Amino acid sequence: MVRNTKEEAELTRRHILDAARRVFLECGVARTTLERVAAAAGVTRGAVYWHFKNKTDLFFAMREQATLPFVDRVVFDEVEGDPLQGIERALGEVIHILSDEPETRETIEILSYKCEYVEEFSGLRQRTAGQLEFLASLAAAYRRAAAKGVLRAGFDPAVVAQDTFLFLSGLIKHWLSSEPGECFRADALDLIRSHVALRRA
Amino acid sequence: MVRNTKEEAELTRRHILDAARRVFLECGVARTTLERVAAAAGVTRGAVYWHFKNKTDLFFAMREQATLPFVDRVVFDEVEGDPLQGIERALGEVIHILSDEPETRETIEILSYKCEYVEEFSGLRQRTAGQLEFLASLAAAYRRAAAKGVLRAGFDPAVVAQDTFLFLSGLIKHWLSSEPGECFRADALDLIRSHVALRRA
DNA sequence: GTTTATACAATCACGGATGTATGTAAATGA
DNA sequence: TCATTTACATACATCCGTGATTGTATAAAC
Repeated sequence: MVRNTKEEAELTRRHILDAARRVFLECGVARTTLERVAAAAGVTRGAVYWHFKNKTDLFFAMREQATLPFVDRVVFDEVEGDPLQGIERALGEVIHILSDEPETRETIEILSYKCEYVEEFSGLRQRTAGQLEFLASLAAAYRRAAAKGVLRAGFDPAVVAQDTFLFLSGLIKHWLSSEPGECFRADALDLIRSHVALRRA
Repeated sequence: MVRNTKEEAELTRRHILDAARRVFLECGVARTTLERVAAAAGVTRGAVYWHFKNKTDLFFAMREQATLPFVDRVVFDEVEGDPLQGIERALGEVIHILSDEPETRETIEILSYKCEYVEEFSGLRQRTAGQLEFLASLAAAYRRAAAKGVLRAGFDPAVVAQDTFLFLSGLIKHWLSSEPGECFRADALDLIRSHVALRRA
């Protein structure tokens, strides 16, 4: 029964968040018990209830951490003055984030496959502000491409952006379901390249 | 305490399956209690346990019903000798199934948003035989399109098929999240049209 | 016309998870 | 230095869902 300092307390809070992510991923959110989270974090439920109100609170706290990499890594800057290449790079960056940021990857997997969107989680279904912003940036990039004449003629940039957005949704979903060594993962970047190439004039 | 005939028993079995779908959709699979399913079906848990081993068994029984419409409604027959129009029609048919077969729609929504893929449900994550067959048919149709010279040159039919498959995944997912009156639903067929048009030579 | 199996309803025993209340030792602040 | 708050651990009460058991009236089989 040693009382921890503030810094140590912040550490256990992070340990609990990490443990929650692992247990959520293994057991699913609904079946996850705070007892297991506590055990995985090397503490008791007392500590969990000290830092978080309940499982829902813990879940949303864990979720917050995951969106961060996207906002500063996924940008639509043009590459060599070509908006389409900028889009290709941004899409590829999303996949790279899934590859080399395991915490983000796990959290998104939890949100995709280990969580039921009912009651207090219903709100998560609607497109997040981040997603809407991504879609808007995508449409803007396609408009720039159209203005430069590199977008295939006769296609509405907004519609093409939607198509790309849905493609990316599906890509992420299936990428998360593929095994680390599976060919689908290696092919993902090829799929992105083809996807963008289809839109080029 | 009246004993039902075989036909009546089969009816209550269907009532239980219908009730399960409704309750799964409302509460999510994990939070659904067999007590609520029984109540929604107008029976007691005794009846549920008589017809089904447990909640998992009930879930898989409900799932079986949903895949049926796809196999006989979604076909890739060419329209006016044009494989690409056949693809467009097939994709549109998927959306139409979601519109006018509410039971199928609800089941897919449960599988997409109201179910955690852990333990006994893990297996559902991998692409089903039906999905693989769909993907194969799609690739075959694109190959026919390439052979006829209507597919845009320089693109691998298999890769294009994957792209379409992922697009459709995302489309279904977001269609399910949209409200009945929302514009996204009306736009879905336009998105499909554009998607296919992008692949045309 | 019995007998038997069926199609449930009602009851029970049990574990397991939650939230809260309480305990406690040490860090922190005055 | 001493009171107070902090950061947990421990203990407790409660409820809820499950699976199994038992009860039972009646179809169905012979």
